[in-house]
Amino acid sequence: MALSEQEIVRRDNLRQLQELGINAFPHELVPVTHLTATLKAEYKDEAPELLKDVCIAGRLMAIREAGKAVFAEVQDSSGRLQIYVRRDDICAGEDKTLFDKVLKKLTDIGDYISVSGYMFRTKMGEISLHVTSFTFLSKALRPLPIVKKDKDGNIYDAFNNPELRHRQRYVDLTVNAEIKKTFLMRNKLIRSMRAFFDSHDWLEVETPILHPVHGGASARPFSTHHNALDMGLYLRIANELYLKRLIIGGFDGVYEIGRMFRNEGMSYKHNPEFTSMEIYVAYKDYVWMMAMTEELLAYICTQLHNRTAIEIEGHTIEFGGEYAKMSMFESIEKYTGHDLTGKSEEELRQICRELKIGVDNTMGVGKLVDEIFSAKVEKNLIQPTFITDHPLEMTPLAKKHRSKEGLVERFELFVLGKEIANAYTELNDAIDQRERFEHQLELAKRGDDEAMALDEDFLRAMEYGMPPMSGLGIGIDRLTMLMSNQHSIQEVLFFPQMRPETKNEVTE
RNA sequence: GAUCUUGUAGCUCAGCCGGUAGAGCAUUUGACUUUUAAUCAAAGGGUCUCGGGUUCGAAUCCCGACAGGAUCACCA
Repeated sequence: MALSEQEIVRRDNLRQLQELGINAFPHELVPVTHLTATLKAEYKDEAPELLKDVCIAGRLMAIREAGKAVFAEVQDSSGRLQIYVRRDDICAGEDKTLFDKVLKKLTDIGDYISVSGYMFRTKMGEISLHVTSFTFLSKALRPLPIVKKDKDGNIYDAFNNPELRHRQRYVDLTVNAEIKKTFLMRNKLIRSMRAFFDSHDWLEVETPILHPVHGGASARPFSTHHNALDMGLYLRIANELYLKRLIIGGFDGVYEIGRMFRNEGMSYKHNPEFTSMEIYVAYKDYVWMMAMTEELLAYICTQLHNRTAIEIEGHTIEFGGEYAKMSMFESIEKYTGHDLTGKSEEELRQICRELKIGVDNTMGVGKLVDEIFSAKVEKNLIQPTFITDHPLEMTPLAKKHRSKEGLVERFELFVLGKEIANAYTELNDAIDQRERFEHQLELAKRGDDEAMALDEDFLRAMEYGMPPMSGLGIGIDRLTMLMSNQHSIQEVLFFPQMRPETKNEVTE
């Protein structure tokens, strides 16, 4: 791959540095005393002497030359600070090489440097570091995109090509300071969720990612192979069946925040690997779980936004208090006028045709109801709403409803038309569970390629006795999108999955 | 997987009624010891994603491939 003019210049600058005896990649510890944000916060005009002998390190992100002085900006993890370098300050004697050559010619934007000196405020009012010495820390061989911002906050030449931003997230993070906030918020969301669960003494656990049987969800898995065992394995599509085994083993509450893998299409809301949180608590039912979910989301939202509500897409979403509750059939009746209670498969198919919803022959009762719900109801559920009591057929791991024939005790939480959480009163009758799995096998024979596989060991575990319990799953990426007002899942993943680059950009 | 759409300099974009490329920033050279989208003067930089086709001639029109985005399908 031929080097661009700017890459050649930078390599040549590196060579010249080395010829001057300057190590462009030194080993020594950098005596950093402050973050730039700390310096700005602690600087006081009336007592500037409190901040002398300070040292910062970071990337050089802007240079403004003014003859025998240079203004530049150094960016560290906390932000940017202007530095002011006067030739006579760093080159006291006759030899002006350090200023004229090393700083002005051989140091490029993107290079890492450390500078020390004292803090002051410029004529223009900017808190700055007056440099008395500077050290080269690392040479950048490629030019960074230069994003400029004026004093009104207008951005010029933004680095905004999504392909480049996602493929080269390191560049994105370097030049687009604000995107870091989303990832910090994601981290805070997970930490606050963990803190909430830990405060209830529920145990965080880790379960296998390599599964001999793919179960716990309806999705197509990735396949892999273990050489020594010479056996096929799947990357997990869900961890539900393992977490339940742990409750069977005697824990009161277990949760796992981890990566799931589904071999399906990609879109602005689907990545092949995504992070889910699943929690199971013994002796609880789905009614209890609804209340717990309300508390959890109110807590998380408060941790992130200092209030229980968020503003998004022109709506104020309120996570405090009790959420609206509707059974799935009630919601369908509300938005389509059709009462599906007791309807046969053929009748449902007819309703789908009336509503102009595409159906095919592999779809059973559960799937047909789900199609109607997805097409007609979901998008209307803006404020947090629990949709409860789904058809038995589409939910093979949930307990039959205590009073409603043909339904299970399940809820899904919808916010802004999107599913955020999914929970059941878990099925703990092993005989019923076996029948449900067998029904899934029939669906699979009919051509439903997402039907669940039968897990013999899971049935065996349940046959030893499983306490009543409720389980909840939350998509962390989706929740982060909601909480951070991001439209695309790629904006909440550091490294979203991309097709391979065709240009041999990476190979040198 | 389907539909629509985009791909031009390191980055952001113009050029697209066909006549072999432009701007701003970045880069190079020079000036400037308080600048901040620094400024001023000058210069260099492109296999116009790739492959075909139409044409005397293609960045531009047509077909295909590759990659991205949006929407849909599926799901979390």
